[in-house]
Amino acid sequence: MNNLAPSSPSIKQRSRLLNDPCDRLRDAIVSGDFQPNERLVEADLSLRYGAGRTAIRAALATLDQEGLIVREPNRGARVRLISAREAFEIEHVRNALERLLARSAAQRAASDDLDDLQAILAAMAERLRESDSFGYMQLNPQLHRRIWRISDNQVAIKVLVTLKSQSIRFQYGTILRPGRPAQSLREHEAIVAAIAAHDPDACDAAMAEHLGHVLETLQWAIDSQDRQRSWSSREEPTLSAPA
Amino acid sequence: MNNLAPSSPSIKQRSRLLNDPCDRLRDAIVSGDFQPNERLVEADLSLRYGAGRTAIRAALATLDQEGLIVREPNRGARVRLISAREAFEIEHVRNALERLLARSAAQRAASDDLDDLQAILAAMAERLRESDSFGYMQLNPQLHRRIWRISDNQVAIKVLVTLKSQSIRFQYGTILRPGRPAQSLREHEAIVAAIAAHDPDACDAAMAEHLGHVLETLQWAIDSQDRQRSWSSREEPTLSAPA
DNA sequence: CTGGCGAAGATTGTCGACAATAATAGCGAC
DNA sequence: GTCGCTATTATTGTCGACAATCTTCGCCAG
Repeated sequence: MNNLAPSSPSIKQRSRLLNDPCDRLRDAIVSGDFQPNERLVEADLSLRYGAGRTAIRAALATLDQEGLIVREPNRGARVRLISAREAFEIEHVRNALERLLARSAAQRAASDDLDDLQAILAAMAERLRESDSFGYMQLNPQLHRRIWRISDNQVAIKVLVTLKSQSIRFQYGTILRPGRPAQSLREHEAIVAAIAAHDPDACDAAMAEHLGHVLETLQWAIDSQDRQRSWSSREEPTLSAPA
Repeated sequence: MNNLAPSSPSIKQRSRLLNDPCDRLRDAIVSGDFQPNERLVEADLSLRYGAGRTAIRAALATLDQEGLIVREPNRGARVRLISAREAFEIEHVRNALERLLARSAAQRAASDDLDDLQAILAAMAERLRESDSFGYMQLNPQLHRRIWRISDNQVAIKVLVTLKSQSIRFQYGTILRPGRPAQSLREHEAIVAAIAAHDPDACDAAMAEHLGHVLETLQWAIDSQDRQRSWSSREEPTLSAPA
């Protein structure tokens, strides 16, 4: 249940604190150490992480259930390539669940919670003033996770965490849209305001509006990348992570 | 990824489906062959299903990810006991996702889809006329699943299937409420009507109303069982399946 | 009689080896 | 030169055995 805590896996910090090959492999995949569709050979992973093949096998089973890899019988495991279409499906599910949690958060928020939310908002505004889009992007999930914590629906949170790790590859492109961070901040402020007012309906609406724009931005990012790719090669209608 | 498609045309799937200890164990758990909190000893399962301990271990890993069992390190696996609180959380998530899918279905439904839905509705009305509550209850998930198929959001469907298997234990009590089946049928008819009218907003609202009543009924069933249990024994505030 | 202490039993976690299967390379026929 | 077949190789799937750990039972002191 604690696997939703890490909030800054950006730097390649090989923390020896976590020896579980499952967590390490997961981090490696979501941070892009393995290319999409790359084969994951059990023996290699066993060597790489200094764990027995049994542990690697268990890790692969877990990651398969989480949707990060695909396993074909007798043909091994590959890191799963999320199609643009599936990214939209994921985003729609996220939309529905975040609205649910926003609603709950508006009903349950205490003053400590509101203080934290305001602090995160202030930090986001600061990053925006410094034109630090990357810093802003890192704060974004932090705010959402704080809202999740207020809502206190463990089931929904677990689903959201799993989905997030699957679609992380698409997260990078969405911040490049001109003017998006400023708009995003205003939307977040509206959400927090609705939580502070303990108004579930308004909070639901604010979150719906926010995520609707996220969906649009995702569409924009995918179109943008597709356009770029049409110069060099033509492949499946899927995306790879930006280098 | 095909493990949620009932129409998957895989050839050797049948022989595998019957032999795969993971599926068999899952069926055994959701159908109540194992009591909640009952220990699942690997050696026993290995004997029971004629599979090696390795396969059993893989199955346990999968079912742990699905939330049907809990595994404590060096202490083995137990079938997970879903608390009443968690049942509510699950139902809320289901609520959000079913509304999403209902919306999508209203936009995408073709005439074949509508025919199937009407056929299921007719069958439900028939069961109701015969006062066959159990038969009605069996048709219920069939209708919802058909709606899922129309919506065609594989990600949401997979989440819903997983959640369903977790909360199946609470399904039995909800049909015992007097007058509930008749009301349920009317709500289902409203949902299908909204789909037929290709009206996403109306469909969302109809589904929300339906699942709101399901939530109420779940509350009623839990209260009802709690009241019954206070006669005989005092235990944790959780529920077991009716014998 | 109760409560700690230690040994025996039961169960899980891990490793290595072998069998089963898919991918690949090599060879021969046309 | 290319196609098809076979042998080799690489990789996964499965099994048995052993070590690590937890649980239970029996024993003994107080």
